[in-house]
Amino acid sequence: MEKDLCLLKSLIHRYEVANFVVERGLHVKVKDLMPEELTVDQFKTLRFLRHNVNSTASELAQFFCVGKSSITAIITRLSDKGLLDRVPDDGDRRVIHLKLTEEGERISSLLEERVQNVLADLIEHFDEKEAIAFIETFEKLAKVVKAAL
Amino acid sequence: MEKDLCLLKSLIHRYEVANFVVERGLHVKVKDLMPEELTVDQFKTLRFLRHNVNSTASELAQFFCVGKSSITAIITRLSDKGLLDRVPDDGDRRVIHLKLTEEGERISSLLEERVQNVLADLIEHFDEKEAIAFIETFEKLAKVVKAAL
DNA sequence: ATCGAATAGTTCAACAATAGAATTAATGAG
DNA sequence: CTCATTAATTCTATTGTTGAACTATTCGAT
Repeated sequence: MEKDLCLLKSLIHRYEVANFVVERGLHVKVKDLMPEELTVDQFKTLRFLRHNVNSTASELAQFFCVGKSSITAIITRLSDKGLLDRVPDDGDRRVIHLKLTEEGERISSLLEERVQNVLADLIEHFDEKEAIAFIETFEKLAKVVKAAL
Repeated sequence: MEKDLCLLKSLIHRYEVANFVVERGLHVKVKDLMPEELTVDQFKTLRFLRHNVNSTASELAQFFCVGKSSITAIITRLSDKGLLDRVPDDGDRRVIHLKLTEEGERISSLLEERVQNVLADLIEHFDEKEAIAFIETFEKLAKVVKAAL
């Protein structure tokens, strides 16, 4: 009991430390990849829209766990930059679909590739077996986290 | 070659997805634990100062990978709330040490415990062996990320 | 010992992200 | 038809962030 509790606390602390370093470090590395005119959050929005065609502001808000007014702000900035268009739905005139422009597609896919290259460089420090085991546990964790929301 | 590249890309994609869910989900869960008057970033600053007594603004800036003016802003807010004090160094009058007040200590340790409880609930979904293997790889990753900055 | 470079911290202006309340417009259920 | 609901926007305020300019202090090379 005593020992288990101690182990648990130790694991939690180690997780907190490692998580902080990875999160902060990756954020900085991704930020360095961004062109002058794009923030990391804006890139993540473009990336989501590239892989979820015809999404709406509400879907983005749910995915990113923020209020809809945040999404309005961010898509307005992206629209002003000419990276996406607001396309009204034919059936329900309340809903607005978000569609990347050609330039939005281009820049998003370019940046996605760059980010993947950064991650590839990191993953190559691990042997295949360890990487797979890690990601499998990570996915379980993601599932547990999602369920706990 | 072809197969390895494909595996790598698949692993990267799985990592990106899982990482997003975990990061966003944990942020929301931690935010829910915060009292009215404290943001998550402010809590993280208090937590750092509790475990790194006598730190300075420069050390905080380096740790959080942000500019010093961001740190000035955040510690001014925490100081205004009475959660920390600026204590000038005796030797070098340029440096200001940051010291939690009693209330800062109290609230930080309280919140730290709550956050750890959230993490404990998550970790208990995994058997000991898997959790340890996961965290060991995670720490390796943190080391690689840190080295790549 | 002094003068210029470097360092620690702050200030200021600008911008991005966010929350939350109020608003508009359209849909849907009784 | 009316009223509640839904999708999106607007507006205000706050927080975090950057980068440049600034103050005060210390350090180092001559």
